[in-house]
Amino acid sequence: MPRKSPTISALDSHLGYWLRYVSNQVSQAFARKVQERGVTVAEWVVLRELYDREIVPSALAERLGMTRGAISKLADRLAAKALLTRQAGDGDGRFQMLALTAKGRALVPPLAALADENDREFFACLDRSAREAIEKAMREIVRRRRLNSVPLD
Amino acid sequence: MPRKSPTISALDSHLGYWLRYVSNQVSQAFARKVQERGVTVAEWVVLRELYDREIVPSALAERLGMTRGAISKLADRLAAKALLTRQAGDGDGRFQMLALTAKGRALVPPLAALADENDREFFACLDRSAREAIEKAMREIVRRRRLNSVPLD
DNA sequence: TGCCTATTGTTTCCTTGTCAACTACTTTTT
DNA sequence: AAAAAGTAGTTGACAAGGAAACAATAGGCA
Repeated sequence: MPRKSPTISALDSHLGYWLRYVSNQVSQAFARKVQERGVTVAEWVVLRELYDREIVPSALAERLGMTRGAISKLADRLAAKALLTRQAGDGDGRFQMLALTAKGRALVPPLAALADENDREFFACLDRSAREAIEKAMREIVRRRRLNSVPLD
Repeated sequence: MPRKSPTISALDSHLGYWLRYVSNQVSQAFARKVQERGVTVAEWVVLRELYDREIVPSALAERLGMTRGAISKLADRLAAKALLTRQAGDGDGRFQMLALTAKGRALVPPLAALADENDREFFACLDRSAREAIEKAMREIVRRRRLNSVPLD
């Protein structure tokens, strides 16, 4: 006769659960929006990152919290779409530099507009102070995470 | 000579970006924790959901924001680990009832403790009011989402 | 009753990520 | 200088989810 114990915490008592659920919804909705432009969410992130500055794959992996393998394949796909180029060697032959093509660069502004729209669609129901509080909290978590993870290396 | 335009919004100006980033970190950390108990994050969610009440796959898919196909395969994996059973037919032969085995049920309390620990690890740096504000915001977004999606069906 | 439609769960194909092994190159050590 | 160790990027095996087609069952309606 199974009986619910009050000591077992509920799924929705964890912020991690809420973040995962909402984040999935937001990302899926955004994925549908950018799909007609021929890119995925991960690809948009890379394009936007490369819009401001060229960057080396491993640094990009670090920034985005992905593995080098994932970045390598992402770069493959973006290169196959002619949105990005790999320029090898700036002295050290191991490194390569990722840079947008003109086509990739031209794609960023409309994608940014879609990102704005998607964010508005989901978060406009919150007032400004709530949105700022969430962003501040997320930044704080990332900051703490960095502090805790560096010594472990 | 590419020049940054001020009209292109930054990645980190979108709450969706922060949620996705932090959510991935939280989930990956939790995945490592539950890995030694032989389950994944998605499997934990199903186990916890079934701890309180038996449920039909399609209802579970709806609750968790996943497809029926994904739930079907998840149930396969959990059944292969003898953590869950499928009992067919309660009158309507199309439905099946998912229920935990004793082994599955026994797994929930320690997993819940790991979930608590993981949540604390990430969110303890926020004060109570900030955590409550985030949860409230997430609930509000989900509520709005439900309202907006129902009429479209 | 018999056909048509809707729904449930399953399956197949595709995508995309991690992990770990591998190659190539650089730096350090001896 | 030669060997060892470390680092960057790639690749292959595997895991897991979405989309869409499918089979089985139920219900509506002539």
